[in-house]
Amino acid sequence: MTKAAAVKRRRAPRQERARELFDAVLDAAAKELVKSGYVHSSTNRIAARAGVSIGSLYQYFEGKEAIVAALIDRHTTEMKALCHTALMRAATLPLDRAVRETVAAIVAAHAIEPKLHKVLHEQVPRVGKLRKIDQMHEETTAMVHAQLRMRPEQVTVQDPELAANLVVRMVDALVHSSVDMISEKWSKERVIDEIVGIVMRYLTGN
Amino acid sequence: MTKAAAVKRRRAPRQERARELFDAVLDAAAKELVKSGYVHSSTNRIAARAGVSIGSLYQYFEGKEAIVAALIDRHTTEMKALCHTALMRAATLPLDRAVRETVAAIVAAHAIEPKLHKVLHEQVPRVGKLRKIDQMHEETTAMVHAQLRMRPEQVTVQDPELAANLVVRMVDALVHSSVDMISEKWSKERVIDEIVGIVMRYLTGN
DNA sequence: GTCAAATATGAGCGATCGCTCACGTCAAGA
DNA sequence: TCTTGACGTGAGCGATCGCTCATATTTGAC
Repeated sequence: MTKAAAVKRRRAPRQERARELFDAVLDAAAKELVKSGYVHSSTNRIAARAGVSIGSLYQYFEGKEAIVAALIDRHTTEMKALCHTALMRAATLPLDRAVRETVAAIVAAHAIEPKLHKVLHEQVPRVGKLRKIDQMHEETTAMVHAQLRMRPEQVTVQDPELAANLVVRMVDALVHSSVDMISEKWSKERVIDEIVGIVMRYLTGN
Repeated sequence: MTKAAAVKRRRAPRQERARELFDAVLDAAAKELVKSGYVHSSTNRIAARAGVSIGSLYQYFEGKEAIVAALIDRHTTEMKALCHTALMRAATLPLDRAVRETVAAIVAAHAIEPKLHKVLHEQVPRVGKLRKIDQMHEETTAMVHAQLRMRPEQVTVQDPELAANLVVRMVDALVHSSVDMISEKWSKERVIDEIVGIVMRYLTGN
């Protein structure tokens, strides 16, 4: 079933129709992944759903993993843009408002395509996109780190770099959790309030 | 490849040799999962690695998903025991020490079989073990909630139930992150210190 | 020792997989 | 208009999958 290694060079889309086909495959893969998960998706079905031949699919992708990797690239780029825009804007705000707006923006970003986000998130290790995600994490951490150092009178943590790491990972996790928690017992605003509270109390010390 | 639904009743191991076979399959599946991941594992290879016939495997398991589900059950039970023991012990300690000992215990528990833990963690949604994990999360949250209510003079959060939820999810996420962070730039003790600091500042307010 | 139930085996079936390749179609420069 | 290369097609190959079933072996109650 599985080839030892995908070696053959794939074509890069040059004409418009080729780019459309490329995107159609990605869109179909996204739907297929959300519907059936990674394991039960297949290149044959993805091609069928995209309305293209299986041969065409293989002209642009090396296989299922490559498709998912490309999908993660696209999705990650979009999420990164949203989060970093929020972070940039936050730089000019008072600390408490900065944290709140950023958290709210991240929550909003995760509410766009939550199911796709979840499936892709699970597949990151398998398709060799750990570096890409780690890199984005590092960029985000660096931005947070810079902002922390820019507000020494309020941010009293001992090690801003460690704090930046922990805050980024913590907010990421809590936002993912919030998808479950919201609409269950607590409102979106209430949960965001609390996350902001956690971060603020940590950053501004006792 | 995939049957519509696994219907046939499976045998439950009654004799000792059957229980040994059952465990051998689980152990082999754990190794196979760590080595190849879920997708590239197969029942045939798991049976071969376990040194049992494929037919025997199918007498006790409905298929790959059922094996992984059983493995998650076993692993979850072990982790739960470790964490809950730590939580019980913590009840008699001062708050700061209680938090520290608990976090340290959870970090230690995650250091036992980190790769297996990671793979299983990723497969929880697919094999229908969400309820089991959620249930464990709820139990843990309930225990934390109880302990928070038991220390009203120190724990100043508005909503102890919401706080318990967030703390449990947050600590879980940070411990998982700590696997990457430790041995990179910060020591285990340093990271634990910081996690404890986050939790303490949140719980005891400004 | 006898025998029924429990346990163990593995060849192999049918399904599906990933993927190729020989071949047709389209677009654009000459 | 002709030519060339990019683009698109889908039947089908070889591999592997999940899983069954006819058969053999072991166990334990009697």
